[in-house]
Amino acid sequence: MSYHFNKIEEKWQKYWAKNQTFKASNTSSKEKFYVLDMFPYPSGAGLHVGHPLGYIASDIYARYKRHKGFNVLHPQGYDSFGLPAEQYAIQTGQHPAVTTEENIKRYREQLDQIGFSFDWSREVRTSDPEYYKWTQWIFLQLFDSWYDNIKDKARPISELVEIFSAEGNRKINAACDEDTNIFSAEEWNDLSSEEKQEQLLKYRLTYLAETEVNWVPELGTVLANDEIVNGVSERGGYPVVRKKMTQWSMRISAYAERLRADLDKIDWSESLKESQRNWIGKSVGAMVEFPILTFPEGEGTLKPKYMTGGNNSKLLLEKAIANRANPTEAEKILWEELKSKSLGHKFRQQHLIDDFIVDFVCLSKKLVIEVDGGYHDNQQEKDFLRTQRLEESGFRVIRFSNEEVVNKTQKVLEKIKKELETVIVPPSGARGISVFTTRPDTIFGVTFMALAPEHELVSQITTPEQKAEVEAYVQASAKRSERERMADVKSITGVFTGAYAEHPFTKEPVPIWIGDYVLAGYGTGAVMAVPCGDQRDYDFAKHFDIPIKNIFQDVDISEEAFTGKDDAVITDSDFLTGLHYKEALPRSIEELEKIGQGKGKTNYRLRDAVFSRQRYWGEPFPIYYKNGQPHPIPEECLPLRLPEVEKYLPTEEGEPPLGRAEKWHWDEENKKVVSIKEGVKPPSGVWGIELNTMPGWAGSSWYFFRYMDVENQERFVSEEAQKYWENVDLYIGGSEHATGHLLYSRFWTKFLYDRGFVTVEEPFKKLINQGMILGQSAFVYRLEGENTFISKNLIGDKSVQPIHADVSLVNFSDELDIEEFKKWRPEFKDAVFVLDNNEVYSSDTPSFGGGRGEANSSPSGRPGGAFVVGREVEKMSKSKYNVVNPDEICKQYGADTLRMYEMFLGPLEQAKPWNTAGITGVHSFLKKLWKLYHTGPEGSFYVNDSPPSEGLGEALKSLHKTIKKVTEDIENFSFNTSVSTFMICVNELTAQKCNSKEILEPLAILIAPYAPHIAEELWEKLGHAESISTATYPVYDEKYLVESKKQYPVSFNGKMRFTMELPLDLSASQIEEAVMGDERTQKQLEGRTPKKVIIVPGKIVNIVG
RNA sequence: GCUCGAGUGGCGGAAUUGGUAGACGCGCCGGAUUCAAAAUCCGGUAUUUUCGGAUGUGCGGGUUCGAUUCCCGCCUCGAGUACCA
Repeated sequence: MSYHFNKIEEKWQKYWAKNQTFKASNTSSKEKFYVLDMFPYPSGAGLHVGHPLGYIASDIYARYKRHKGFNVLHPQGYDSFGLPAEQYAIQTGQHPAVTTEENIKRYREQLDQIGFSFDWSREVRTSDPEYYKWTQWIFLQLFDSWYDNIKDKARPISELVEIFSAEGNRKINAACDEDTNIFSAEEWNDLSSEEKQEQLLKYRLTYLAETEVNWVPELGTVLANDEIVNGVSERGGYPVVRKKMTQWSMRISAYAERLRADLDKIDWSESLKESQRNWIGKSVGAMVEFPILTFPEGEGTLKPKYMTGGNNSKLLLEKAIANRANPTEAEKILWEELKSKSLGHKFRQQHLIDDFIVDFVCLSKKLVIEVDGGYHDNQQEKDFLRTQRLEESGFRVIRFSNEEVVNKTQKVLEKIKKELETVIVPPSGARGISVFTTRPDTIFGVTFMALAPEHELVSQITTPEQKAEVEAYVQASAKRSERERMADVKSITGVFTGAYAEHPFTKEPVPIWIGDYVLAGYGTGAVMAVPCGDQRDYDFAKHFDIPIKNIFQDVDISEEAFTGKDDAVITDSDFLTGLHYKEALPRSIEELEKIGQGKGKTNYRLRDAVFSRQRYWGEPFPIYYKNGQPHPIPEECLPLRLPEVEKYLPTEEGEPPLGRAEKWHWDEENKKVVSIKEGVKPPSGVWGIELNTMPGWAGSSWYFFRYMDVENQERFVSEEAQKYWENVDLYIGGSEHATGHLLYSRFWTKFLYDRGFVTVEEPFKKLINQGMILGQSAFVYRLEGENTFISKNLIGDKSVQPIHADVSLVNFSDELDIEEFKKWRPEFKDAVFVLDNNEVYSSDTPSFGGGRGEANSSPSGRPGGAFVVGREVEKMSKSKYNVVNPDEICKQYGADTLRMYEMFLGPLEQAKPWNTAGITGVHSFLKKLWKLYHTGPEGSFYVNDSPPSEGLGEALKSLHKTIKKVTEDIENFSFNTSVSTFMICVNELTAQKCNSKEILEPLAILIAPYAPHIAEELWEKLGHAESISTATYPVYDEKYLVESKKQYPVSFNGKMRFTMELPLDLSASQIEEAVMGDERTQKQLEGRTPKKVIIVPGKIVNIVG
């Protein structure tokens, strides 16, 4: 009986489905193990042989773990929201749900054919309302949370509200918008509920913000940074432009440090961790504040002065002077104290800042002290406004009442003193330029400042003389797309603003330039340029003839900047002179803090993630807008189902496709979606629902939790189920998700952990990236300008045009089936083909041709030569006609062969080319395996049931060697080598004519994870009623491998010359005696006496002569 | 540019607490079987050679009795990232 793989595979696939063999239980006394694949997006193209590679590896591991007694969760599902289905819908009007359903069906058929041990009862689809209900729910939890930097975790927004109403936000250290103001409890409590919402939105972990986004006009949507590749969209390759839009964002930046630090806790490949680290981009340095100097017209002298706004400054100044002469009692007392410098800082009284006269100010510390009952208006809201404006200008404001000052003077002074000690670097405001630098130690090398063209200060500081030039430059660089800017890294452009900043230490003026080498999106969008220590600054300075100051000791910078740190000694830098980088760095920060113009700071490259997409086929946001403010749709109303639309394009007004949905308003009172006809004003209490949808990564950022408890109606996953399955033990998938899915999933998991919804901080304990399987494209060569094709070996130095030929038209010997090729490309039906023996084949040649790429095709039986194609390894893709379909392979060789061959190709993590020709080796191995169990008459099944271990020495050795190696291989994910091991084992057992059940039964289990169908069939024939997946994995026993002899390699000066069989129990000296006594040794030595003989018993003998 | 990874027969690849380089498979060559082919089975297959041997894991050095494996310096290829201050 021969090996009918098709019949066997169909039989067992049905059996597994019917018996739910791989259904995992959430209540088991067994230890759990969770093996997960990255779920596929069901595209219309179906699977090619590259797709299942990771699935096969994880399936082998899952099956192995079941044999090892684990309760294994091995689910599969579909990431079924996405752009291609929507694009197809736009073109055809076909509802994305329909095409998605069709594609899923096809995927499922293809997956089923390969014999995976998935628990399909737990299937998830991200586009299923029962699933995205919980995606929306998680969104609402994010909306309902803020990030506390002190406790370093996300907390409910209600706790923030409590703090605000008790003590304002002064003491809060939270991840929030940059334009968040400081307010007191009174100020907070006086806000209207809408104003409160506005403030809270600045703290929520998902928030609305006007952001500069990557807009793709062709797709009519925005994309996240990780969806942009080389300045064009990852899908479709469309150009990307920058555009300001109000979008939902995820405050992932709050988690930057934890996402970075916790990489140390997980077992991922170093390269993947590295790309996440790079993406997060931590840099440690300092913020430095450079005050802006202006040069009042007509004045030649250098006179630093804070800019003042408004035309009434002269009037105000007079008023201030008048005020000074008429202090209140409290002011008088306080001024006496402040004037004396007992606090160590200089204060001014009745000082003009912008349009305000403040009571007292310490300019160097940027601290304003206000005393109630002064000459300014005393209304509370005006105070609030004043505070706000002053804070915008970088000042801190503290207030005291008259009574406090008069009666508790010491307490007031203490408070002022404390306030002076705290260092606050003001945000980049009208007063100065904040820069971030990793090298504050080089601050004395600053010779200019550079701002990004988009920097908000540009228009404010530019002098009239420079205005035209600056504006032209800003406009020109705004026009340049991201791609152009990237492509054009080399050319140096910039323009001088005419303005100067003041060096924090030397107090010298530093010219302020604009240059597009400074990125608006990183740091503060401004840099302190140190040409001697930074190559870009150096190039810029050289190009514009800006002086370069060298502050490095004994370093030549005439050719390029000195960017080294380790051997940098600072010179010519005041208090830093003579210090090494390591000492200079902390010292410089210390000094900056002392003068209140700098502060140590860690910066991250990771930006908040834009979460809105102007698409139809995605999760709707559970948000409606009431008076312009976003409000959550109540949890109990979820899911908020995607409405029907007529067209999937944006509306004429440029609104997302959901703008076309008639039924897309929220009735607040009745808590339901209601229909409002276009152009009709909604009645009161009915509000518009968010028109954007969520991005593709929303649903995939938490699906691994849903598998644990897929039917749960009450929660996204029950506490018990999550506690039992914890997180994914083994995750296998492509490395292309390094900075997208894998980062977002970690972010959401940490968030869910913070809020107590799950018990784990990381989603994936171990992660393996499978390498890409590449295609072997086939090329035919057409003579330039002629309709003649020539066989590859005739090319020589002829000029030819290579044309892709479909790989299915080529046989294993790289010969093309010419007739089929002509059918496939009718435009070549009259072409002439010159074969490798120079014979000419044209349409009137009697019928012949190469094979059809089938294993049993024959190149003979036809006249003359063959037409040979060229081969090249390329990415497998439809457009290159090099796609190999797994269905075909399954049909022709079987799923077990496909599974083993994919593993046999090479190391899992490595990219490797697919070559169908090689599959015969694995296929004939399975045939040999089958034969091993079918040694009865006419190939019938036969195993010998004789008493254990009788005369099985060699067979037991083969078996246990295999157990040992294969077990190690699976644990190390070295699946390719275990296939070799099986081949060796079967070859040995065949040679031994082994047909003992004692050997063949465990062998079937060993092979079951790799080739489950044939293993099940053999298992059944061996007399078992239950699936082989319930069988216990064989245990390796050392005793069968104990050897008594060893073929010792005998080396001379490290080169192996011959081997010698010696008993293993010999001592080193006995071995030496035996080796020296051998005539081959004497021959090698040619009479010399060896200087030294190295003996490693059980390993080698090396004779040094 | 930076970061990570990799260079071994005609091809995919194997071997690293340093110890017989090229396992296993493909391909190729020869043989058996066959009218013939497919399938199957057996043998061979790194290079070179004066048949003793010599050489050989990208290149050049080093450590060692011994290096594909460890160290230093290069070269090439692949992946990721990119004016990150």
